[in-house]
Amino acid sequence: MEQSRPVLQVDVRRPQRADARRNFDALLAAARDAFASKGVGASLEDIARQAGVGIGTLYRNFPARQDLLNAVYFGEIEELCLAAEQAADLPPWEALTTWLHRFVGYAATKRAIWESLNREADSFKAAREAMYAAGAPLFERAQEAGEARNDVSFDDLLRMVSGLTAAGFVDQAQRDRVLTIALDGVRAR
Amino acid sequence: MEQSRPVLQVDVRRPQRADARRNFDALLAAARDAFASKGVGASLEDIARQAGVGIGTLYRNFPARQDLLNAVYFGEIEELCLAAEQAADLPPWEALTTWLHRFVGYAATKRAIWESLNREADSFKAAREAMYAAGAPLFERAQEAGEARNDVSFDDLLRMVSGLTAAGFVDQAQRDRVLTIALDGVRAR
DNA sequence: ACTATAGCGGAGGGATGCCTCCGCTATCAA
DNA sequence: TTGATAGCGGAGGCATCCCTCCGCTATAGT
Repeated sequence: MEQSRPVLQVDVRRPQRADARRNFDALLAAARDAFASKGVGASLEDIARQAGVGIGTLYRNFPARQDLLNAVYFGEIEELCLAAEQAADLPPWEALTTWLHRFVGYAATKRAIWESLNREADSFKAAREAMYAAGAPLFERAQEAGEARNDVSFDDLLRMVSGLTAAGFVDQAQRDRVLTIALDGVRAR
Repeated sequence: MEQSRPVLQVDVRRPQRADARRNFDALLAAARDAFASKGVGASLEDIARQAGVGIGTLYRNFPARQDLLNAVYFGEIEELCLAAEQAADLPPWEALTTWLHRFVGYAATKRAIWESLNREADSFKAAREAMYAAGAPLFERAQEAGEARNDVSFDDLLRMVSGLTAAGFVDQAQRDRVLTIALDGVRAR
């Protein structure tokens, strides 16, 4: 009824044979870059070329564009959920902000993917839930410690940070500075 | 040497003849919608069709895609600069936030255009400067009145708001709520 | 080493978009 | 009203992308 092992399961199976696995990974890496730099509309043929494989190989692994998009996207989410677990050791407010900064860092160049996924798909819902399950405890802990406002929802917070993620900044330093400012608005006074 | 009359001048001339002017305006309106809903990659042929004119007419008025993009974009900026003047009558903090909310409102659906303009073009620089010239005084006034933090730059602020502009929100209410939270981080304490 | 076969790659057909070109039409000054 | 002409529109050539299909090749178990 319910998958339990990995946080997400979007069965895009990694092939068995060594050469196939190599190609699969190369495609994923190339797609990650291409989507980040050229948006969701990036040419699949370019991606295959970049990965050093034929277009046929791309289609064998990812029959539809969306499958490739999903694979990249869910991979990112997976890593982020992991980061939340690791942050849990820190004190409440620090744990929250650490994770959020990481959220921005990872997603900064990946904004394009979000766009296409704003449409409601069921697998997308699962990802969102995993995301929330990972981050919400950090936020609630900060609230309980009296460090975060109680009249702000985790959904508000995540969307705010998503926005900052998408914005164009001069450099990483400005991005972090601005995130910190915005987070000050969330801090209890 | 220096244009002085309108805030911006990106000489995309509006045609003289009545029918031509009608078409020009229809194209601009159709482009505004198309770019907003489908991104900068929207099909020019669709835009022409939507405007009820031939593709040839589109190209006569806007020889390159970028020309159309510019026309739409600079139109928006123009309106925003106007809004800043109107907000100047309000008390400092209110004037600033009023304008910023308007900024979000106008730009909310237009995020796609920003993307393509993040590349450095000289005319883009002019737009950015106009934008800053319009909004910065509101911010400085709020700072002088002790209502806004002094360790935040107007550039930081605008980029923060731009980000929130781009984020996907459930509804306008959430967007405003989140903007208010983020602005709390800018408020002097 | 051998061989069954999983996996490969890229040619090519179909679709779509970009942009040019030119014969036709609506506008407006006289 | 009429004529000069600014402006129209869409056919069509070119480029690009998507995706399928199938003969070839590398892998891995024996």
